[in-house]
Amino acid sequence: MSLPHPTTDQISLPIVLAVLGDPTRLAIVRYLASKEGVPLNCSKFLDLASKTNLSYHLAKLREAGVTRSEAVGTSRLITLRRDDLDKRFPGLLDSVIAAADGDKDLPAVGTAEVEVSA
Amino acid sequence: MSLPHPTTDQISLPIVLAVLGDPTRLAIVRYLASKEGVPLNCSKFLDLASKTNLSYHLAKLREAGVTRSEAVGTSRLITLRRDDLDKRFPGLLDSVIAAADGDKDLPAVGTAEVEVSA
DNA sequence: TCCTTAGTTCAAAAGTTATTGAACAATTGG
DNA sequence: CCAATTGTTCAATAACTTTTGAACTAAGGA
Repeated sequence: MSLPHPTTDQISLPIVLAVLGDPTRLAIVRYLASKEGVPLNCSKFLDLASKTNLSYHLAKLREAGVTRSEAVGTSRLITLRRDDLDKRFPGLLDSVIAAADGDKDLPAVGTAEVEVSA
Repeated sequence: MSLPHPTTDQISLPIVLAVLGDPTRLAIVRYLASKEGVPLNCSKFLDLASKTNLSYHLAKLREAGVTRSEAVGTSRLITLRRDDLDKRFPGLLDSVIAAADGDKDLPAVGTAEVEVSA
């Protein structure tokens, strides 16, 4: 690990809720949950927002304790802190993700045109 | 009913999360949940914020679909929309309230000095 | 070494939310 | 009717959050 993360018991409920109460961040969390175990780098989320703006949202998620960011080379590997969140707020993440999966109005990763490779 | 409320399927996940991501509103919801079935009026929450500010927060909760406000005489009877929320986002409210109950840093109704009646 | 890739930082601008006090409306009890 | 109670609305301000672009750092490959 490299960047500042709260410990499990420092994770605050209102902060987590406020951080999840943003469509872009909810889409990030939802995608991370759908790829659980696979660490993703920021570029995976570029169809949600600009690089600079993603940096901002990913920092918010990390500072709230929702995600973990590990610096590896020039990348950041991002994972959901599922175990910590489940320990601290049992059932919360599952119900949020289930609700997000059923929300047609939420932005989603992989919805834009992609893969027009040479 | 009297004031504008969203229908069950108009309730939006990011809006509900953002609305619950405020300590004052979380305290209101927590207290409503603890008194479920008993309609409360705004004055019950006066130790959380000023009258004007409560009016603002209670309107936010109502507009998000978290609470129902019914005008009765000069009062507003406020209730949690538990059935609607459970239908729309199963498990969410329960996990939020359980987490809020375990949060020592959250403001709470009935924590200030009271009941010095004549 | 130089270039590219990946992401951060900074400052500014834009937008949103929270808080306040004063004035208002509606109901109810005397 | 009058006064008190309950809560709303309005405008102002304060305080945050989001978004942006330009400049930057750090690692890795040619």
